[in-house]
Amino acid sequence: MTATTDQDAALRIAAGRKPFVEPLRLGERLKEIRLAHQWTLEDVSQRTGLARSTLSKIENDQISPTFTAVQKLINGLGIDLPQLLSPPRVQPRSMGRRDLTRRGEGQRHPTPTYEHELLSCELAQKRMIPFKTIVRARAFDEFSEWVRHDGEEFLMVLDGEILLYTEYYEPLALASGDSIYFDSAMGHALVSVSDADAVVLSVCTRGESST
Amino acid sequence: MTATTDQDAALRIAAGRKPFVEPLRLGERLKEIRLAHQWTLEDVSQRTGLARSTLSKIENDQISPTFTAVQKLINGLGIDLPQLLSPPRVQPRSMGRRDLTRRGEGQRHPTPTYEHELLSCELAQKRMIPFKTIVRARAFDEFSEWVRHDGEEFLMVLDGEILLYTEYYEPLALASGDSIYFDSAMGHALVSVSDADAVVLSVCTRGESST
DNA sequence: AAACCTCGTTTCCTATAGTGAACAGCGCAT
DNA sequence: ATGCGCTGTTCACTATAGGAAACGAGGTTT
Repeated sequence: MTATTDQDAALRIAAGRKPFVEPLRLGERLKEIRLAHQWTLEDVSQRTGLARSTLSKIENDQISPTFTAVQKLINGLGIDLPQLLSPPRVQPRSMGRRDLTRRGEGQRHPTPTYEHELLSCELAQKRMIPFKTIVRARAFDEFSEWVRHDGEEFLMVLDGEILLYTEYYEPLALASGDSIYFDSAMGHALVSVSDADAVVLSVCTRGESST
Repeated sequence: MTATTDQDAALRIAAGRKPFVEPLRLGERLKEIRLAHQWTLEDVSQRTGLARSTLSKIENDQISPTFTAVQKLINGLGIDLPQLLSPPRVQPRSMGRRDLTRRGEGQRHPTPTYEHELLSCELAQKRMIPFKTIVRARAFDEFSEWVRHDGEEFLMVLDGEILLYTEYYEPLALASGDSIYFDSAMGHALVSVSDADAVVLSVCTRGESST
């Protein structure tokens, strides 16, 4: 209950986190998009209202654009932000791909309440997002708000026992081996109730963008 | 300046693009998150490395943060960018469905080589098909032909050890906790190699081109 | 080959984002 | 009350992003 405890825990987690966002080759990505459309800097300038020089500097990582600048970009280029940030690796070929993840070798992605391990992150352009999660949260009020995202989610408890809070239902106890499928636009949150932190496997659908 | 803006607008309209993107109340959103966690500006400052004053101004929309600042925010707060940008996100359509399956209570569906247990079969119209499988096969030649279906498949070994045969790759040994994601149009087949029959959890995508 | 073009980069200069310090407001303990 | 600690805001200054114009490298025309 004491906010300090939660705060301290969260701080520790935050401090130990790796910088998983930092590369963010925004300039590189912008250049890719521009060249893919065969646009010149002047074209993009006209579309976005940003100066040629500014665009050049952004592409060469000489400056870090303002958020308003980013908005002008996504506006003028007719793309959305995830598209601007998403890794460039595109593979139109959708036959025979595969992506192995050995136990514990996924890409870790900690948050104060969960410790995610993304499971097949080598593969872009996939329609499901699988990840294993250690549920660190112990009480519902550790969540500032509902977790919520488009699409559907399948979840199986691998270890321990959890309580699944959902926006429209009573909390549901799930033990090892139990599974559930739900619309993930409905707010949801997990807390561990077993002695050890529970481990769950989740698979989310990826929203198909309409462009 | 206004000339460029008008020109830009005209270009966008001519190109058939949507008008402006949402106002993007980033400051408001940040304040929501901060207060929801019961953090003070100082707390957030420590987490993100940004000055109190800067955070205050961002919250009150007095400045437009630099992209590096946004990165520090999402890093320090342990959230990702979509979460920072999409505050309200109300339910668009079918949502709130859920389908619970207790351990061992799925719909069984035996074959000579596999013993499937369909996991969330109450729910129609879902985009993923999850099922648990006991791999009875012990040798590859027990399969008359490749298993093959449209879409993609995610698979995690829950128990035992298997060999995954695929059309275009060498057989792959997978032990408990290992997982793999692959295009399921590529022929595939599982055999148990552990003493006990292995158990795997699979999730397949459902074909999207159905009318 | 010189005189354009057009593209991307670079050079100023200004506008503004980011910072530390000072400030005012509030609760709490002497 | 007075003082202390902590909050969020505002000020003054520095750092840096954004814009207009100059530059320099290729290409095309004469």
